[in-house]
Amino acid sequence: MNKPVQAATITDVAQRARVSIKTVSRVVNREPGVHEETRAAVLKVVAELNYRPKQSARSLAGARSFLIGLLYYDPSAAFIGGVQQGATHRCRDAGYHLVVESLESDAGDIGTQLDHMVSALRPDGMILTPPVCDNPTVLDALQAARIPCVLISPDAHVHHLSQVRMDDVLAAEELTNLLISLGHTRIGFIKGAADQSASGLRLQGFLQAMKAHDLSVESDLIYQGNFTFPSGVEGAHHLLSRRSPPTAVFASNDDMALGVLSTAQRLGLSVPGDLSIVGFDDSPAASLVWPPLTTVRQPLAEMAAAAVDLLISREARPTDPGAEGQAAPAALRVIGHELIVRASTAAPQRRSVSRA
Amino acid sequence: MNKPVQAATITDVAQRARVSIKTVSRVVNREPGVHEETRAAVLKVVAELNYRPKQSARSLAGARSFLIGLLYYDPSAAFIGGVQQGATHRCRDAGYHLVVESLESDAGDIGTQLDHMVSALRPDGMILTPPVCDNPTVLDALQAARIPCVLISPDAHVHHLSQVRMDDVLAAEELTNLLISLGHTRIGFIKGAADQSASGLRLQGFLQAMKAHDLSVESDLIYQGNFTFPSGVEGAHHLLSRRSPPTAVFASNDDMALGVLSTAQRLGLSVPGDLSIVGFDDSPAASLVWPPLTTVRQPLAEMAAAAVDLLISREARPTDPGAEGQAAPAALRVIGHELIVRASTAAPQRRSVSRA
DNA sequence: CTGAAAGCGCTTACAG
DNA sequence: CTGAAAGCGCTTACAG
Repeated sequence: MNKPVQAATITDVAQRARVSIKTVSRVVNREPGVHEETRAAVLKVVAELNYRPKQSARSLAGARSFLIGLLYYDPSAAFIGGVQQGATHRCRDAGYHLVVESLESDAGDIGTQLDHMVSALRPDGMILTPPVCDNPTVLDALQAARIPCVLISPDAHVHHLSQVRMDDVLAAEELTNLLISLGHTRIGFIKGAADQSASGLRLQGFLQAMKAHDLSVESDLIYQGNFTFPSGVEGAHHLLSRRSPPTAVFASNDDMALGVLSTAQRLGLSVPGDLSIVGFDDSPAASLVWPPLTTVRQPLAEMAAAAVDLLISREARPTDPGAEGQAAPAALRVIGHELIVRASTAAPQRRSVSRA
Repeated sequence: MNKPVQAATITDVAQRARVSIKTVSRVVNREPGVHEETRAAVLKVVAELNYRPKQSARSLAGARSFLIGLLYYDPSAAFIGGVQQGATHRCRDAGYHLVVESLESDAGDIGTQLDHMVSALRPDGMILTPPVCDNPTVLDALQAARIPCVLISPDAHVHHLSQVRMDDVLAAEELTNLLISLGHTRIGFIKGAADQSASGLRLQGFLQAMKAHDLSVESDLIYQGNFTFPSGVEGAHHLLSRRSPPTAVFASNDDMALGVLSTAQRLGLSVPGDLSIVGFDDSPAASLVWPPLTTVRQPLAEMAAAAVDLLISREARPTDPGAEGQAAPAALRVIGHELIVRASTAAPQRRSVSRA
C-alpha cells in the first residue's frame, strides 16, 4: 500500500502539500524566499513520498544536466581508480552523477567517440585524466562544444583550462630529503618518460634537495628511464655497475622502483641494507613486494573531488571564444600529497659491498 | 556560420527535411515503415545538422533512459578496470552511457547511496560486480525499484537474477593440466577465501584434473588461504616445509602466487627450476615480477559487454513480484577465459633440492 | 507510409 | 513569499 508503483512527481508533492509545483521546486533546490513553515511542510511530504526529482526532467527544462563526464584512455591505469572514486563520491554528495567514457586511443575518430557523450548527454562538465588531458584534438572538440573542463595533472603548465594537480617538485624534494636525512650522499636517480612533464618536475625536486644540502650529483648517476619496469631494471644495472655505486636510488615511479628492487636482489644486494630505494605513486604493487617501497601517494581522490567542485561551482567555465576579454582566469588547485615511508629505505651500511 | 551555437533539435531536422518530427523520430530510431526516399532525405539532414537526440528528452518522454549503472565497492579492485572498459565500449556502440557508482561498504546506508542513482537517474539497468553483487540489501533495493540487474560472477549460483561469469572450474583444470603435462605430480594448492565461491570452484577444477590423471592429492598439500599476499607467504611456508615438498604450487589467485614466489626466492629456491607457480587473474603485477606468472586472464571486458547486451535487449528484466508465473527465466552467460603461460612454470628438476 | 496532438516532469521568466 | 503559464525536446498512442 505504502509502496507506490510509480515514483512520486513534483505534482504529487505539490498537491499533497497544498502548494504549487513552483514552491516545491524552490524547496527542493534550496532556493531562498520560502516561508519556513511552507518549507517544512513541503519537506515533510517529500520525505513521505520519497520524492526525488528526475534528472531527465530537470535537464530538459533547465540549464544543468547534473551529469559530469570522466574521460580517460583505455589501458585504465591504476590512476583512474583513485580519481573515479573521489569523483563519484563528490558527485553523489552534490546530487550529480558521473558518466565514464573510455576512449580508444588507436581508433582514429576520437572526435566521434567524444561526440557521442557530448551531444547526447550534454554534461555540465568533463574531467580529463592524463594522457587524454593533453590531447589537443580532444581539448579543441570540448572547447568547441562549450563544455567546461578540468584537467587532472596535465603536462602543459600554462593553459587556459582549469586544472588540478599535486606538487611533484615538492614531493620529490621530500623523498630526497628523507634519503639524505638517513645518511645517503650518493643517490642515483632514474628519470621518467621524457615526454611527460612529471618526469622533469620530479628530477627538479631531487636536484633542489641535493643542492640544498650541498651534495653533488654526478651526471653518471642520473639515468633516463621511461616509467616502465624494464627501464627500472636497466637503470639499476647502469647505476649499480658504477665504480662507486650509489647507496640509494630514487626511481621516478613505482614500476621502475620495482625494477630496481628486483635487479638489486638478483645481484645479491640486500634492500635496504645495501641499497635504499624510493618510488613514486604508491601503486598497489608497492606495498606487496618485499621490502615494501617507500613512495609518495598521489592524492587522486582528493584531486578528483576538487575537479568536481570546480565544475559544479562553475569556476571551470570554458573560455568563451566570443568574449575572451571577460573570461574568468582558469582555476588551478594544488592538492597535498602524502609521503609513505616503508621498509625499502634505511641508513646506508658503513662500507659498500655492492657490485654489479 | 556553419557552426550553430545551439545544438540542432528534432524540429530543426523536420523542418529542413520537410517532414514531421514523428518521421524524424522513426528514422533516428531505426523504426520500420518509412519510405526509403524519406529515410534518406532525413538522414541527409541529420548529417548536415549533426543532429543527435538529447538523452534527457528521450528519457523524459519515453520508457528508456539510455543509462546503465555500474555498481562496485570502494577499494576499486583491478577487477573493475576491465569490466568498466568492456561496458563503456559496448554502451557507446549501442548509444547508451555508463554511470558509475562507487559504494562505501562501511557507510551503513547503502540503501541511501543506491537510492541516489536509482530514483533520480532511473537507469535502464544495473551491472553489479563482486562483492556488491552478493549483497542482499542492494539486491532487494534494486528489485523493489524494478531495475533490471546483471550480476558479474556472483557467489550464489542459483539466482533469480541474470548473471555473467567465466568457468572457474574449467580454468583451474586447464592450469592443473598444464602443470601435469610438464611432469609435475606433487602439486600444492592454496585455496582462496572460504566465503567466496570462486575458491571452491578453483579447488574443484584442480581436484578434477588431478583425479583425471590418477594423481593423489594429500590433504597436507592443500592450504587454506584468503586471496591475500601474506596468506600466499604462509601457504608457501606450509607447503615447502613438508618432508616431501611439492614441485609446483597452484595459488588460487595472483596475489597469493606472488606471496609464494617471494617466499620461494627468499628460501633460495629458483622459480621455475625448483618450483613452478601458477596464479589466477592475470593481475598487473603478474607480468611485472620475475619470473612473470603463468595465470588465467578473466575475460572481464567481454563479460561486461555481455552484461550490457543483456540489459539493452531487455533479457535481464527483473522478475516481477506481481506476476511470478510469467517471468522469463534469468539469463546466464558463461564467457571464455584465456590461459596465459609465462615463465613461472617449467618441467620439474630431476631431484628436489627444496628445503624450508 | 506519414503526421497532429498530448504529455513526460521539471525549470524559466514573469506576475502579483 | 507564492503561483500560473509556457516550454524544454523528445516519444507515445492514435488517426488517417
